[in-house]
Amino acid sequence: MLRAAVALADKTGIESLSMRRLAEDLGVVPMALYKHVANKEELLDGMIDVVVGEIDPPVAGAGWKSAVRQRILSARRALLRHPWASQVMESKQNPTPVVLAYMDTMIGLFRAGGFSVNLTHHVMHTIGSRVLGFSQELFNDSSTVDPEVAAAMVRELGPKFPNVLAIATAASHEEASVVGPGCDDQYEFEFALDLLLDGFERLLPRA
Amino acid sequence: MLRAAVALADKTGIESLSMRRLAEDLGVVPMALYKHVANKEELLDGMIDVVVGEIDPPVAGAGWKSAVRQRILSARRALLRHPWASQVMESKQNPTPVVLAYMDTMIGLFRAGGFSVNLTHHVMHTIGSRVLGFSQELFNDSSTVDPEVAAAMVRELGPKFPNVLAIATAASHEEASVVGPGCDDQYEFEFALDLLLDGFERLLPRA
DNA sequence: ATTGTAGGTGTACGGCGTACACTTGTCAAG
DNA sequence: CTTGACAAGTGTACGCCGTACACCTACAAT
Repeated sequence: MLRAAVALADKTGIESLSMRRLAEDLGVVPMALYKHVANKEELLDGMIDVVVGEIDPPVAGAGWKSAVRQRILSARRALLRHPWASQVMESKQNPTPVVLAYMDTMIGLFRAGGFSVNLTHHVMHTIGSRVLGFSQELFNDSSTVDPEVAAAMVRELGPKFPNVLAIATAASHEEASVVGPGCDDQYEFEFALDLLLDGFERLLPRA
Repeated sequence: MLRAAVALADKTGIESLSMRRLAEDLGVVPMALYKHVANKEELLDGMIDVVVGEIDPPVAGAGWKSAVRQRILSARRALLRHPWASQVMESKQNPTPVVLAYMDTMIGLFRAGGFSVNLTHHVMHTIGSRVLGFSQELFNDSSTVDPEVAAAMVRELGPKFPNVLAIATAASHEEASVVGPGCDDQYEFEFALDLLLDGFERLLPRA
């Protein structure tokens, strides 16, 4: 049932995942679902656990930096397979045991790398949601290559938001015709992640 | 009406802000609201704009680092006054013009500080949601000082999540009886912000 | 005096989560 | 073989939600 819910959310989007739709998808009456979950929130928790379960375990024998990096990038891959997941995670206040276990091993990687308890605490706060592979973008640059829409956006944004426009048109790294090729989310994610990891490294007491 | 909606969300929480409740609060019939907003989403957009409007303009004459820092901390203060706002912002995909204007001046601060267009782009992605003053915590350490609940948590978490427990009990910076005083969110926010700003500074070409 | 318009009203629809009482299929203990 | 517990599915109903649509009202500009 959790698998079905995940598949349904993958296919039709989280906003159209209702208990009724899921039940229909399973060929069952809505109330039947409540024999397996107490309520919709518990269903969502279970779905998150499925996604988190897809994250690779930490690689053994690597340094903390590489181990953390690889694990986070694996989390990101899982999240890209289930685009609804980050939004659902954001909306939760208390982590499930599965998420807690993920956090626990991530903390363990830092501790093993020589970070004190307190420093690890700060560092975990600093990576924030990125630890689970998503970066909480406030806006969506990477979209619409449609040149007509792009031109309209330039006309609209240009006068009032010149700085936003500059970034939007330069967007990626190449030259842009009207609007760049959008921005490379993966590049941006790794850029930020590496900046953070480098920053963390500098906080480590020299051994 | 936007003010009333903001006040209502402040008081009763965003989850209980419905068009019907807001209408009742205004002494008006639900459908009357639709003469002022096209739909609920537009209402939420307007509410966000109110919050973003509370953010102080950038201070003049400061270096980029201090200007960015102060502005972001001002944004954070606005968000702390309206705890629902971050959640609503997260759930939006397209920024309103007001948010875009905020971004635009923030980008301007970096540009004036000597950041290239591309570097500014990366840097904006890296601060991510923090630019608006919230940090997207996946879990809520700073809660429940109730020692009974705390003890129960220790009993439950201890065996399975020793690393999480270590951080939770050390929590802040002082010695902890059973569970620390919770963590100082403001400290964590500034810690992360400063780590990022320092990281950005290092990316700047030496002048 | 007319009329356009901004704003408020009333009714109604389809969707949602889920409480509660019920049936059914399965299978181990007597 | 019977029985009865229990897990799983059913059907009905309630209260809430956002909002479409037709209507009304008061007032400002012509």
